Amino acid sequence: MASAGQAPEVFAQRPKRADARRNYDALITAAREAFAENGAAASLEDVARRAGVGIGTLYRNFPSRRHLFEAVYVEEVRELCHSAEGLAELPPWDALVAWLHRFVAYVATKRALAEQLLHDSEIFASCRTEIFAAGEPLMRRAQAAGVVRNDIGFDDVVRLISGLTMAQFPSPEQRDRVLGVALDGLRPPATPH
Amino acid sequence: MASAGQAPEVFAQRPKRADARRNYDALITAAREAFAENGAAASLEDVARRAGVGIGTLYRNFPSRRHLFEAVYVEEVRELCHSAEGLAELPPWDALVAWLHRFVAYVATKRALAEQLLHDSEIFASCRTEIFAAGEPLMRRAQAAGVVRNDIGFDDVVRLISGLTMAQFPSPEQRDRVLGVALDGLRPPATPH
DNA sequence: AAGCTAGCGGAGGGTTCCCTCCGGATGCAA
DNA sequence: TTGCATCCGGAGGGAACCCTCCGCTAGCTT
Repeated sequence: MASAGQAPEVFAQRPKRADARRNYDALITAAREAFAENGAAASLEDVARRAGVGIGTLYRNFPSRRHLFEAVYVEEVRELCHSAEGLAELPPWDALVAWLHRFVAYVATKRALAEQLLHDSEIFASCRTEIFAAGEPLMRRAQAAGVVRNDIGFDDVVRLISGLTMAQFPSPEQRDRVLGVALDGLRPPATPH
Repeated sequence: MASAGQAPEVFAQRPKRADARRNYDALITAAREAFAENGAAASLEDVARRAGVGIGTLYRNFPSRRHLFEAVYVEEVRELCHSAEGLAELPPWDALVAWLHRFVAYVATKRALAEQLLHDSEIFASCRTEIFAAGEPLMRRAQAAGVVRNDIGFDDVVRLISGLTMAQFPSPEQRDRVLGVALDGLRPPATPH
């Protein structure tokens, strides 16, 4: 995954010269901050300022606002998916829960971005694929072990959890409590009536 | 509730002349549409255009964007809370579920608004109070009847449900399925392990 | 070390939106 | 019906932002 060629053409072209590379990364970091802070409507000139580069440099790397959105978003998804790797060693339920917790942390800051990309974007679709590739096996394993109900799919879980975290919580405690309630809903019905 | 004096000073001043009143209502309706369509950044001039009034009229009624936000939001909350009235006759669980379904429908379009108002607004707080007044009794009754677990509060439920619906669902079927999962999480544990 | 070229910065024209202001129109009371 | 207080509409100045363009800087190669 560290090798360059394998990624989809999402990162249209990563610059090659050292300084260009630095600027590219600084821009993504700055954009992530700015979007988290001011929402998706954050000024691009502000992003460039935060990154310490000229506005021209921003536009050379990301021809439109959307390109920048997508680059930030893809970066985040990549990290999330990468984090699913070590989890296969845990028991099925624990593995799923652990990953969903990370998922929560991931979505929390991405509200504004997701809102923009939801409408139409193949990048969004391909990230979805990546997320499914990372999380769905955990879910299937849990279902096979009988610790998750069988009448729902992984996409249902994604909606449940991602939606859940779009609400802002006053405290991490409450967030975890509510997440716990949602997770209880995933368990198979103990007493079929 | 139809009488004027009872409302908090949220609706700072409802205009008195007939034509002014018409415009006021048209503006709120237009704003609701525009915000649902283009997000919270919708152009106020566009709102005025949709309402068929001049931009000056908009600004006279709502001195700032936020005032308009709040007016729209308050209107929605009022409708939602009002709808909780007939439900006391249903069985506890059914009443709660029915109201939460309405809640879902209510929040679905309010994403953009809520995002804006979350940061700091006493209007938001007072609406919260109203919502609690409408929904909390339903929840307590369900808990007293033993059909909802006792280790959570009504605010947990609000977060769970409202967050849930901020995710966009491709079909109402999936939305209801996921809502069903969440609601299952509310039930008391059937078999303590 | 020197040259070539990828990459940099930011001035500036164009667009969109915000909000004020005031002459004219209109509902309402007498 | 008449008079007036209220309300309307939209022109227009100001601000923010978008994005392009081009003269200059500084990595990389040989």
